[in-house]
Amino acid sequence: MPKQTFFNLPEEKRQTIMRAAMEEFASAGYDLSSIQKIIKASDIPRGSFYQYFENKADLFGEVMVEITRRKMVYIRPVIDRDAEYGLFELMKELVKAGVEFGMCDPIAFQVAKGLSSSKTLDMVAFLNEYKKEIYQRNHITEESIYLAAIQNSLGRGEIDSRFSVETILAYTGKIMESMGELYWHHLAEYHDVHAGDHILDDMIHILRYGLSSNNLPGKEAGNHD
Amino acid sequence: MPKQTFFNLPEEKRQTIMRAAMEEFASAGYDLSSIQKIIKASDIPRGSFYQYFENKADLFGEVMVEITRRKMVYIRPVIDRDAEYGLFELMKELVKAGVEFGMCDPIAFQVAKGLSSSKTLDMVAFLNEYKKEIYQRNHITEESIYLAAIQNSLGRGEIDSRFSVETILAYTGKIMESMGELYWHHLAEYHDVHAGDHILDDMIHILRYGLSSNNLPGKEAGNHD
DNA sequence: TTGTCATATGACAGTAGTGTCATATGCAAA
DNA sequence: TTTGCATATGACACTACTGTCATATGACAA
Repeated sequence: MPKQTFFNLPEEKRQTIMRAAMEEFASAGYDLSSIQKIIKASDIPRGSFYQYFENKADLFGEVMVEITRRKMVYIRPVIDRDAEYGLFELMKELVKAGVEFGMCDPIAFQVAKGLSSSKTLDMVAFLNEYKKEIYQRNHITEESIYLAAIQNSLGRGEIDSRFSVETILAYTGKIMESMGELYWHHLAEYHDVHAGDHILDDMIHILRYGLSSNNLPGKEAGNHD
Repeated sequence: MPKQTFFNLPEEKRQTIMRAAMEEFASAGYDLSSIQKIIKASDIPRGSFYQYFENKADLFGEVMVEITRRKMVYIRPVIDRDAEYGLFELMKELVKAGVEFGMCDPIAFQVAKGLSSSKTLDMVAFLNEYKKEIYQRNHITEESIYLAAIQNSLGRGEIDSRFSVETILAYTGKIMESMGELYWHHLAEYHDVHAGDHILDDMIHILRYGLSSNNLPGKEAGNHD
């Protein structure tokens, strides 16, 4: 956590520092970023930096808190309606929300994206600690987002009962990642906002039919409501 | 490419340097690794290092060549039989081969794993160049590995014709990655060589039925050979 | 023996960064 | 006006690194 001094700063100065920090983290990644660059870009003296922050990790933590705050603007509405969604719709909406975030706030998005790189021990430890805190602060857990939807879909018979909740939970995150990356890759390649839509549709299609293999029309009679 | 001097070195000395380099890259990752550490660990004077290599990237390139050589020992037999496999068997076998490699040669594996992190521009550029070269050297391309199997499976009607080869190709890599990571994660967690097997089975199951949705018994008659 | 060439060596200059500290500033209270 | 406190400042000492270069070594060829 930054020191109180930082929070006492006038809004504008705080913003300047945060912006400079985000740009540095976005372009260089955590490992290669330097405090030196950040203080030059935000034009604060070296001594002041240490008046505000313990060190680079401390600043980075605050940046991540800000980024999460921003991302939540896009994600929150989807999560709040998770009971209404089946798993597949939920996943689709979450990926879409993520992409929306990435397009509206590319610098913040870039920093978050860089996180999945950088597998230093320090960084892994930080991420674990950070995730716990973030989810707590937002009154959710990574699991809780999907849990309701999975049980929902299982209950409705959309998902074959051969799969355990645990198993599905394990895939969900990884597949979300893949979908996001593919979508993003398509976007970058074709410069078309909806270029990646069919990716989502196809992946969700595969998932839906793959997970429901038992319940397809014809395999079991009278299962279509 | 390292300088000729390096290749003129006695086998043993070359090995020592490569081992030290791999260990450094494995533990620190490319960005945070240092030449200094490597020359201390392999006990060669600083000047000699630059007699052998242009710089860190040069050494890293050679390390990657070595790692690929080692990994190929596990992958090659599978690739050579790709015409026999359907896409799903091929993927399964490739993931298994990858895991086998990771268990037999953890340091090399760790370096390769770290690669998918480190998204510096330099690193991305290097990877593209490197991949091209490696695949050339081994007379394959990333696509060619899966292409035959995909066409195979499409031809046999195992995959719904609604999906283009292009689309399937795009997923394949990402899904392979996810499977590998999940398998590996399970292995680490349960210390059981076959703990991840059901992950593979489940994911392949989902993929198989998801991709073949049109062709399931009952949807179209007389399609089972 | 002497010359030549490849290679070995480590001191060195230079760069980029970190965290600290003595001192300065400015405001508000006594 | 004086004192005290929070904050500001940048010089400084330190560390970790990189790439180069003048010089040393050793083997082989003339």
